[in-house]
Amino acid sequence: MALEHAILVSLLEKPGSGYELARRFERSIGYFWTATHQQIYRVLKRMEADGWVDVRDVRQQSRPDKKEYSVSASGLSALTGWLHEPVQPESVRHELAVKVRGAAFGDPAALIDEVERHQRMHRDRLAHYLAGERRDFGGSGTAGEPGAEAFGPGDPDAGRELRHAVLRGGIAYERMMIAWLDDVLATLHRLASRRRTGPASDPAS
Amino acid sequence: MALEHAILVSLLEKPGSGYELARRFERSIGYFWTATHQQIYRVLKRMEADGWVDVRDVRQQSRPDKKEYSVSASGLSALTGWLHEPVQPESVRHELAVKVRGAAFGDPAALIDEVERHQRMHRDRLAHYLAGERRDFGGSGTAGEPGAEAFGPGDPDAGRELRHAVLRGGIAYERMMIAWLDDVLATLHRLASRRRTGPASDPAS
DNA sequence: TCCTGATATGCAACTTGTTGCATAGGCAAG
DNA sequence: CTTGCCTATGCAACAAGTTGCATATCAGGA
Repeated sequence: MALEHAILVSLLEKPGSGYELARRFERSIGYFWTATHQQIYRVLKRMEADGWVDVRDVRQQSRPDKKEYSVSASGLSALTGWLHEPVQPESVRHELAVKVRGAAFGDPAALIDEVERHQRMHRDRLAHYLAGERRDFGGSGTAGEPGAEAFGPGDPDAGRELRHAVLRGGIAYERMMIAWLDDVLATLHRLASRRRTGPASDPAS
Repeated sequence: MALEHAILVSLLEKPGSGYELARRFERSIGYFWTATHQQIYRVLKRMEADGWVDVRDVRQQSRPDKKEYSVSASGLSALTGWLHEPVQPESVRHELAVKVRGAAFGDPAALIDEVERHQRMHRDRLAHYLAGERRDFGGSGTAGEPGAEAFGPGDPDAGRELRHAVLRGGIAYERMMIAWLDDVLATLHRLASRRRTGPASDPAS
């Protein structure tokens, strides 16, 4: 399992409660690893039982109390150990690709709206990434950046640079998807117009 | 669930047994949707109970008998219905990205081998895709292509073009990953050398 | 004859992930 | 003062996916 490790990374970057973790999983971390709050609370319990994290009750005014989790020494060694283990060929799940192939047995034109919807989503996410990049890594020098306060061992800039590298990956991924969905849309439009004019005629090619 | 629908698409492209499906999920379909044979057998049972597929016992010589599954009318309508439903924002699971971020809390150099191993895998897969593209879609005209025999409704070329569009997506994805992993490797090497010379000195920038 | 390997199907136990619901404190608007 | 919203935590039931094992046919080689 890697949810434990994703939580360890997030808590090392900054300690927080299950609720805060759940919100991070809707934003930064969630762009390459998703989890619901139920999952997070359950896994945090297990991690606490395993001694990977320490808990601290925090009284708050104007909002309910919370439990703040932070990574213990044994949690850190679990993470560094995991870094040395090979990851298996990560299982892919591209539902839209299944649909595109399935469109051959239905109406290809019916998929156009859906593909456009996905493309809009990827455009939005790309814009969000680029804004984050400008904010956190833009310009020159080491400007203030959230989530970089609580670094433990190693180069304090390493976290910053590695987060930037991951973000560049997200940006590259969104750009690739937007371009591919353009390609898919062109194919669907071509098939739709060919269907209207009759399956035998294909004046373009 | 989408495994049912991935199986429907595969069986519509060509009827086959659970075992044959399992092998397809290690190859073509498996590149955007993974499943083990246990999962496939279990889901085929359910699909049979739901009347989505028809079964036929096939006697074979020089190998054990098999059950050949094919999509029923109700299975086809289930697929076309699914095509109209919106897919939700597909959950992402990029374990390597978690590791890259986690490398800030361990030794960044330790990840280099792992990243190179992944990059080799992506290079191999890209080569495999490109070979498949040349074989099935290369040159001009409509050359013979496996898996395109049993098309039902619609343009018989639609399946071919849509499979090509999905394959182009796979190619774009692998190229993007290879380039990004180059980027990650450069970052890791930079951090590793900075670490050797001391965290304070950074002669390059 | 026994062993290996490919084909072929499947069960059982377990881990993960999802969905729906429940609870509770405090704030602000109506 | 009730209703809705955000914070905060959690259970229970279910669905999906993984791991390990079991079985059987048939071919070819040791």
